[in-house]
Amino acid sequence: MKMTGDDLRSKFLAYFEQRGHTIVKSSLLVPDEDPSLLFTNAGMVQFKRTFLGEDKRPYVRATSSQKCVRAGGKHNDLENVGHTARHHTFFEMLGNFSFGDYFKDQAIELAWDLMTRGYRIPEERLWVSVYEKDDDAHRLWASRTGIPENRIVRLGEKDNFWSMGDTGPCGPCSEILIDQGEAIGCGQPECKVGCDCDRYLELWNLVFMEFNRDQSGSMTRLPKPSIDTGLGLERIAAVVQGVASNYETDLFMPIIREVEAISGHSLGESPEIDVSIKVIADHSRAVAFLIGDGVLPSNEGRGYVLRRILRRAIRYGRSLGVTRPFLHQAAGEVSHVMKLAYPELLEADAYIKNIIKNEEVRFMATLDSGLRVLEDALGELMAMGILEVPGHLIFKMYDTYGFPVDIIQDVVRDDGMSLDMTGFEQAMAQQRLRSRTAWKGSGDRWAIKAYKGLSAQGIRTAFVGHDVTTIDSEVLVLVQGGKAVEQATAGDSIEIVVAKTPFYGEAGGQVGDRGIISGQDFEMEVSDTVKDPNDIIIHKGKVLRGTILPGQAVTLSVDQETRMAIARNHTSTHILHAVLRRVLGDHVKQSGSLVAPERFRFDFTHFSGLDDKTFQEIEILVNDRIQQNIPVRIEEMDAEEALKTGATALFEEKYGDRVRLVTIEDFSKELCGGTHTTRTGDIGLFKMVSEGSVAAGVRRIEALTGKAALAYTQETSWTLHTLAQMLKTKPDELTERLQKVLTQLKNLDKEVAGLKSKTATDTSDQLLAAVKTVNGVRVLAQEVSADMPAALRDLADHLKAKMKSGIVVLGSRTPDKVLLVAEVTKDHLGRFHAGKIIKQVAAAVGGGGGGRPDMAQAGGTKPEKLPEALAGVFDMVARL
RNA sequence: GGGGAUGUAGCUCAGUUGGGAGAGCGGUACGUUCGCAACGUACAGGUCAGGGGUUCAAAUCCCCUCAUCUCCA
Repeated sequence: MKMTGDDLRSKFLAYFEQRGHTIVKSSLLVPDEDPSLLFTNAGMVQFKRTFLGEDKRPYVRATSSQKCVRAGGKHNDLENVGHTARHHTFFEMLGNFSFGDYFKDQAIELAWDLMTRGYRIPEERLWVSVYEKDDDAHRLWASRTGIPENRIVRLGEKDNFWSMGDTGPCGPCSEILIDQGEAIGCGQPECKVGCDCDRYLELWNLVFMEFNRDQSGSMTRLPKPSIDTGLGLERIAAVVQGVASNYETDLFMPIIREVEAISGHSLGESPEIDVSIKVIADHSRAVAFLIGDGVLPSNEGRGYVLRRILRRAIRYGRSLGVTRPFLHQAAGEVSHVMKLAYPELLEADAYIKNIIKNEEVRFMATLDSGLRVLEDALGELMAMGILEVPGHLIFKMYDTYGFPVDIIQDVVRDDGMSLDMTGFEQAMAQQRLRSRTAWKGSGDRWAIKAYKGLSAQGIRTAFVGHDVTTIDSEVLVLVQGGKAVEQATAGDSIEIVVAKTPFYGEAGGQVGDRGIISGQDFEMEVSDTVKDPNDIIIHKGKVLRGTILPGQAVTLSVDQETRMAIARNHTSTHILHAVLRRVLGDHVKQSGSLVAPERFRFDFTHFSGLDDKTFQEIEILVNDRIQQNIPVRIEEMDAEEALKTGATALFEEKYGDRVRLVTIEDFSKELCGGTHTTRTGDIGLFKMVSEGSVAAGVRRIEALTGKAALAYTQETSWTLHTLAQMLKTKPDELTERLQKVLTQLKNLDKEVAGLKSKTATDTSDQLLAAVKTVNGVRVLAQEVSADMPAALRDLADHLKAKMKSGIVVLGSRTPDKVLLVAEVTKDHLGRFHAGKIIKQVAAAVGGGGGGRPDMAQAGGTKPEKLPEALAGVFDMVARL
């Protein structure tokens, strides 16, 4: 029986656990606190700070199986996927790590032992590469493993020297490769280790971190060299299971079978079909895991990469002839394949499918609307007899409408047209250039040296705020303007770190505490409290009086009032979360929150707005729980243990090994480091203020509790009361009354409009008396009273109709402006032009205007000139 | 972070050089009909995304903001 992917993974972890390594859970695909990285793309990502010495962990040896995504950013394998046997957007990296503990010798021994005895890979097929200047490694491989020296190959910096970035830890590395035999690979006689082809396949990379490179590029030896290794699970599975490509392993085959069932095509039919099937299988995995880790399709950043992967898969689906949404189905299979190692994926199955399906439908819409634009443009080209689609058009379709080039190709093929791909590439190159030059790079928000120094010494601030709100401690560091300082005096804005504090540092959506820090002849007002990535709690505020020095004894007191308000809101989010899941369904997941003293915000995944009835139901259910006055139980326990209880853990939260489990009877169980009330009754009152959308598939509820909720209801009821008084009725009859008033108002409006038109008619009858005949043309030029251009126009329309034949020019004055309108009846259109007439009249009142031959409008700024201007109309007509 | 596009009735969208805010579908009422479908007639429904500016006059031109789509990084 061959080892399955699951076997290989658990065997790896067990092997290193038996040898003193702590098994560390895979971190999320979204690296927190690392803006330089789009996705977790290697096993060492979650240990980066540890390697840099900025973080200390309770163990010096670790092992993990890490989910990784490579798509977008520096390592971009996206376009290769499907065409090779090894490239994936999503993969798992097995690794063992030593933080200043064992080094090269043991790393080599362990890796070789697991490969040959654990995984039983024949020694004679294995090769090893080392960095050309790393004699140590060369010697160790030969002496500790017994591999013949002719199968140890020295390679240059490009292949076998590793670094984290331009600066920082780096060192030589060493790879274990397998010779897959002449049948696989390029077949060239000069083929050897280091060749780009697949014959010598890199399996396991061992990185020996032993130097630190500084800004100038010079390298110094690290005091405690470390080990970071990575073994791709899919590769080792292919080797152990004796198949030619990763896709043929048990990690992929069930997904491929599903794709075959969906499309009606099967692997091996033709190279093109193989590529399509493989791309879909690969992308299904990436998509399922990314969404499972909280990424949502969007038009920027991580969400955008996800969208691109999704759409690429959909396009390959179309090339297999599948035009209906299908990807969610393939992704569902991923959850089943991975259920042993990642049970949470199966739990989120419905949610993941829903998101994918949504996006599939959206993409269809994009294609449809793009197709219309494209066909219009193509029609124009054809009309001009042009048979090559210009590059700028292809670019525009792609850039503006997101219309894939290969689909343009499909559309055009039937018309016998070709594509100017050179022009397209040029346009793309220009766009890249523009973007690159505008890129400024991302800043590190926690760059302050003083804090890094503290964490490097393993110092953490002890948070004691769950038990007390006042405590004595001692000042560790004072920071002003981003630099550590030796003292601060009244008026200074400072940041302060102490050994232990009752102040809660902003985390998990809960805002930082406010309060007072005081000492002998010293007082400081804390306006905000934050936490750095290494759990150092930083108090920000202003010195009110006196002087403070590092080392000084201080008393820290959290403001009770705001702390209680925060607790009420935080406990409410947990109740709300549970109620939402009950009312709306299990697909509801928290996707962000803000817990402040004044109010709180709760974002969650859901696809439609809440109707009024549901809105009220939720409010009632939350208040029911509050009135039951249930105790809020908080226990501290191991993370593993807590997750076993089925507690809700959040996507974007980083949990330590010890976590706090917040339980409210049997209906809410969440991992949460925040501060809570002791009983639900402490919340008092819960009131939802609004519900709306923040992004596709994400809704937001804003709510109030306690005093704020009461104040809100008082205010609204007061408003109702006042309104009722104004309408001379009772609040509960307000709706009915207002309805009546509105109907009445509408009727009045109609009546007014009727009267106005009657008045206008009456006026117009009087005005008609002023008609003069000039050269046989009936001309009316009169000042009237109209406050709006539209009213003036209506009157002119009316007069024109009555006159049947002739010219009407009307003017009206407001204190600082003149309104003018001119109309010409149809029978005079050949001779007179309303626009031309109005221009001359308007000029006389200091304005301008224009319009159509039969109707024109104008205005001016000299009201006093209006009579004169109107009088001039008759002369003007006479001259024309 | 940079570029392109879009935002007009409940929905899908027209709107020409700046000069009467429209169509189709949907809705309501009435009519033809035993009834439905269908058709006919009428009506309702709009801060033209929001804010500023230019102009006598802005859905239309300019600037800013927001939202959505899309490409690049």
